[in-house]
Amino acid sequence: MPPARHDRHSVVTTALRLLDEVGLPDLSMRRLATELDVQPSALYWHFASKQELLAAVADSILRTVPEPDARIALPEVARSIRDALLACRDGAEVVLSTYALRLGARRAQDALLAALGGGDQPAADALFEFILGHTMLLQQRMHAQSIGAVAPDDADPTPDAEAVFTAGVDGFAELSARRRPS
Amino acid sequence: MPPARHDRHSVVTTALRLLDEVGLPDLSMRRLATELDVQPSALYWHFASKQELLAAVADSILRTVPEPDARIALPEVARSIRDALLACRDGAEVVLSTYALRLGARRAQDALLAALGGGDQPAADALFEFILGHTMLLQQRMHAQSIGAVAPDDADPTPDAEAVFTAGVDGFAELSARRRPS
DNA sequence: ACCTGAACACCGTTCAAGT
DNA sequence: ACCTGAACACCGTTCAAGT
Repeated sequence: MPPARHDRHSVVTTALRLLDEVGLPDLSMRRLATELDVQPSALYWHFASKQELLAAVADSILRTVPEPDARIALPEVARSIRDALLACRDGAEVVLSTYALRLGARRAQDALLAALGGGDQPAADALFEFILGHTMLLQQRMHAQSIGAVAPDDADPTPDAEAVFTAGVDGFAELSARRRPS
Repeated sequence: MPPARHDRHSVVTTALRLLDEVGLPDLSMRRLATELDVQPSALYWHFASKQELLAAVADSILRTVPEPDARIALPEVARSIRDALLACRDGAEVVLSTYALRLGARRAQDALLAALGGGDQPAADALFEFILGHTMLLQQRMHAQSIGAVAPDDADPTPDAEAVFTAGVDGFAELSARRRPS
């Protein structure tokens, strides 16, 4: 039997599925290679490093956020980014840790900028940073709870998270309204 | 010569210094043990896992944020948290990734809550999440730039970061003012 | 063009045993 | 109370060689 044949796209697709199954700490190049019926070294034909592979995975995670469109309301755009991150285990951490080589993150930021009216780049960036921080912390708590290693005074984090997210998005909507009075 | 003797405090102090020198990806239990003139297994007398050690380091990173005090203005508290994170290489990532076992993070959140007037827990949490996301992204870009692996259309990230941080803090100050009209 | 096979220099963690 | 020594089951990455 000849060895399996892959391209960047098939590797990323499998990596994304494996990430969702096992989480970021267990997503190793060796385990991914096994999943692809290939030797670990074969992955380095498609990607120069694990970091580069994870950046492509991050891009894929954000693929569902809409194109920049000023007609979409700010909270809706913010929610679509959060939901894209939540759709994959450790999604926020992957995007945060590969942000320096931004691919899909750029489009997410542009979508926020458009929803803010187009002029306030610092506000768009700050809102994106809030969404990432919020979602990473939420996924962190979700995982801690799933393995039972949770601080004793904490209840289920998911319900309160909605109030916190709304508070954050409202803060930026307020800011935007004051800076650009209609 | 008898083996070196340590306690939790001395281990954390050395870990914090080593983190600042080499960064989170190179902060291994083995390297830390070498720095302490001890075998790697000795660290497991003081900490049950690397995760638990990093949580103690995170606590130490946030040790400089002031006690909760309603007389301190919100931007000042926000800035003291950001500066505490920036004072150590990869500080934001360490705090974010060990947040589930929150130690020092709790006090930072309480300081924000007090500065907001005491009543708006969701707003305090959201602001803390913004500060963490913002600072992790900033440190990410700082590191990418230091090794020259930066997106070609990006200039030095540090100056703009101040505008983005101010935009974020202003957003929450606005929110707080509207919710609790004086 | 894409993969194998073997190697290099590492990891976190456990556990019996030492002092 | 705190550490050693040895082991277990892993890592990411490189590179000559295969097809």
